[in-house]
Amino acid sequence: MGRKELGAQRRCKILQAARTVFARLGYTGTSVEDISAQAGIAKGTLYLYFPSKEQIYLAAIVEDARELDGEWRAAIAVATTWREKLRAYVEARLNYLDAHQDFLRIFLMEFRGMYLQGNLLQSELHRFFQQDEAQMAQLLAAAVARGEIRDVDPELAAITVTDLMHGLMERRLRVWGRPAGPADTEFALDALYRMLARPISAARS
Amino acid sequence: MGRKELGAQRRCKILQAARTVFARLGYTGTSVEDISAQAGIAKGTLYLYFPSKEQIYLAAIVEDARELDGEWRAAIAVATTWREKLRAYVEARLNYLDAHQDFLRIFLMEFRGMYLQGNLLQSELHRFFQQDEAQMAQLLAAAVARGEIRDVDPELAAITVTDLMHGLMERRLRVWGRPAGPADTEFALDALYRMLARPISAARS
Amino acid sequence: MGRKELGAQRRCKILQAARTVFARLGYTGTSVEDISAQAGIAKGTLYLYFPSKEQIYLAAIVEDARELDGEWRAAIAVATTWREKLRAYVEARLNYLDAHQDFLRIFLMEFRGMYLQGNLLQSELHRFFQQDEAQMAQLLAAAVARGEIRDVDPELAAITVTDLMHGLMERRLRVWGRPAGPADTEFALDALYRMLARPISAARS
Amino acid sequence: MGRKELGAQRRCKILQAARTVFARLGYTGTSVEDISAQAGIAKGTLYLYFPSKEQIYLAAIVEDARELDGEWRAAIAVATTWREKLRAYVEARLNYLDAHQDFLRIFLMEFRGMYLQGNLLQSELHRFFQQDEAQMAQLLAAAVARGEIRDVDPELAAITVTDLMHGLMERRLRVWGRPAGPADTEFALDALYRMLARPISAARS
DNA sequence: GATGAATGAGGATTCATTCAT
DNA sequence: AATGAATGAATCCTCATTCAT
Repeated sequence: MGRKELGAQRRCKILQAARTVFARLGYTGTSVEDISAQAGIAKGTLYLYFPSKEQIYLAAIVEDARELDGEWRAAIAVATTWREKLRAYVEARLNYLDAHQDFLRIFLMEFRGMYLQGNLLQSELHRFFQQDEAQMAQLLAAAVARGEIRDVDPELAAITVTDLMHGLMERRLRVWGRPAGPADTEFALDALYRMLARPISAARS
Repeated sequence: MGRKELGAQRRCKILQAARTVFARLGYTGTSVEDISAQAGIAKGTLYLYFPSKEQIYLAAIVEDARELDGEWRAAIAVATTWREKLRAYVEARLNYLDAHQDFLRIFLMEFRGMYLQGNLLQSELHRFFQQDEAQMAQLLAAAVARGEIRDVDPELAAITVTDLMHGLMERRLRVWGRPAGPADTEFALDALYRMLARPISAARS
Repeated sequence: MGRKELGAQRRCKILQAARTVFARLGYTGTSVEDISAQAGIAKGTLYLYFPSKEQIYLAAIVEDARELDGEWRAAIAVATTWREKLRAYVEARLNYLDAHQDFLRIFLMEFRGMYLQGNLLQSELHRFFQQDEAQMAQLLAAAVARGEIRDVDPELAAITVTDLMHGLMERRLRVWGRPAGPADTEFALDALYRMLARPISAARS
Repeated sequence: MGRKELGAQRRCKILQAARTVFARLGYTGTSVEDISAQAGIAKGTLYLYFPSKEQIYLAAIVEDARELDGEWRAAIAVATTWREKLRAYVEARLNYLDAHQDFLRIFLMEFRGMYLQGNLLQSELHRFFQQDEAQMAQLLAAAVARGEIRDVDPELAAITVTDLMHGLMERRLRVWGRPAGPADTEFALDALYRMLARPISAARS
């Protein structure tokens, strides 16, 4: 194993540790020492791999986000009908959530907030979000074009899908209140189906 | 004007200043000095009205949340049909948002996140959230009972309404990306109508 | 009752309150507000009677010290033999201690310390201490002159008396450890008697 | 020189600096920055070695107290008669005082005061004090047993020794007033001898 | 490369004192 | 005279970052 791979491995270990503690303590509540302790390396070593705490945070988010991105595209690809595709999308995300609670906890907990502010997360993640919604919009546009769903604005519809998805994930992660169960998922999917389905009258006309 | 009123006024000024800077800089990014400067009073004076930075934050959120709570109940009361009620709800919130950007920015930016974590925001705001969703659920349950909308689980439906509402607000506040316009609102309302409407076939029978 | 007397009364109330809280919390541990609360007057009013917290402290000590001074002189005057005078001195102090625990607690707790430092307590209390020891020295010098006690340096002997007295008081006030009881007093007096008594051989000669 | 030794050295330097400034300014009068400046290190560095200002203070006292403890035991061991032992005790303390003025200034200035209050100085130093007096009591008990001194209560006698010792040290350190000289020491020792000596009449009988 | 001791700017909070009412 | 709200300097402590080993 070469130098580079060792470095990459170390880098990965850091990010994983970062996700764990950021998820538990939040960005501000986490100290660089927490991360290094969790990763089992010295504090100074972190700075050989990342220039700052903020960049660790960013990387921890972005690299997992990229992976999530790939996952659901693959899941959707095998689905055939639009309903199946939607279900695949939702289920892929929820599966991902179960496997990457830390990442999504950070994402939902803090990151969207920073998104509102405008300080960090300059370009990369923003582009990722846009692509994400764009993909969904494209999928819906195709369904519209094929007459499978009613004639909605694909962008707005994609946003609606995203909103419900976020709510679903949020409730599954939150500490207080009733957590989201399977019924929630089915309800959300059903809501989306009804929202997108061609009206029966239209079908008849 | 009595002493008490002066104190209340001062207290209010502090909270308003707090909302402004918390909205701009976030909880951790805001120093107590920032708040006092924005309020135009001395740092120590803050501590005559609030015991800690955290309590200022909490009060800034909770007191506005209570007001918001009242507003939409009033707005809904005058509406007659369920569609009007839903529209009233959404519009009340968006109007409130326009008038209280700071509050909602804080709320969406950080507060939901903390909600996920479980540290602060002990009981009060949690109760408020529950009541909020419970009210919407009740409204929907009534509509179901009257046969105005299809036979949905009122709780789950209320959650869906909330999710779309949050998305709407979030997009209107965010710095990057296309902000939500009137079309977004109409789309969300339409989506809710379709989701809740009694199926035509049922109407026919 | 004239203005002046009212003022004097108020002043006295403040000092009494000051002694109470200073004794309990120490100089630094006591806030001006504690004193005003204990005295039942407003914080600002204190500053009409004393220019600073330090001056309150000083006055609280000095005025009680002056009283103590008078007490033991009176007690000694009635005693006839040197042994009785010594006993009268010790007992006067211990009685005073029982009645003015607060004052002596402050005195033993902190004041001697400051004495070592040299910051506050500029002239007045120092003069008082000197007079105190000087009186005792004079008493002993007279006894020496009358041949009642052996030929000691009155100043040094007075110091010894003072040292034992302080130890006695300290142990009676302290929180931990065995508190001083009557046996301690008797032991100290006996020690002083032996220390000062004319040697038997000298008596014989 | 290993890491550990370097750390110990640094720790020692901090404590020495702490003693210097605490002795000059008292506990409350000393800021953490004062200590760090005196030690020639950064403020934050202190907190690598001690968790709080209070703990620095405690350590500065306790570690010197332990050393003092050892010194006088050694000094007493070589003395043979009880008079020599007493003299050794007193002289060891005074020698220590000359070499560790700072420590004893703190000790006499503030620490006894806190002892009266009961806040800090939890167990360790208290135990040290008790042992100290217990040792002296044991020494005196042995002398009583051997018939070298009169039949005194060893505990009370030990207390008397301690009281005179404290007075001696206090006067040597104090800023105002005549400082204690050699005559004071001799006087105190003589007083103790007389107090403890077997009465001549008793010897004769 | 790896380490972790050292740094010092920054932050929340307290409190003696002032002053308008 | 009396009040107590307002002030802001001062304090303890944290922690992201650097750098000598």
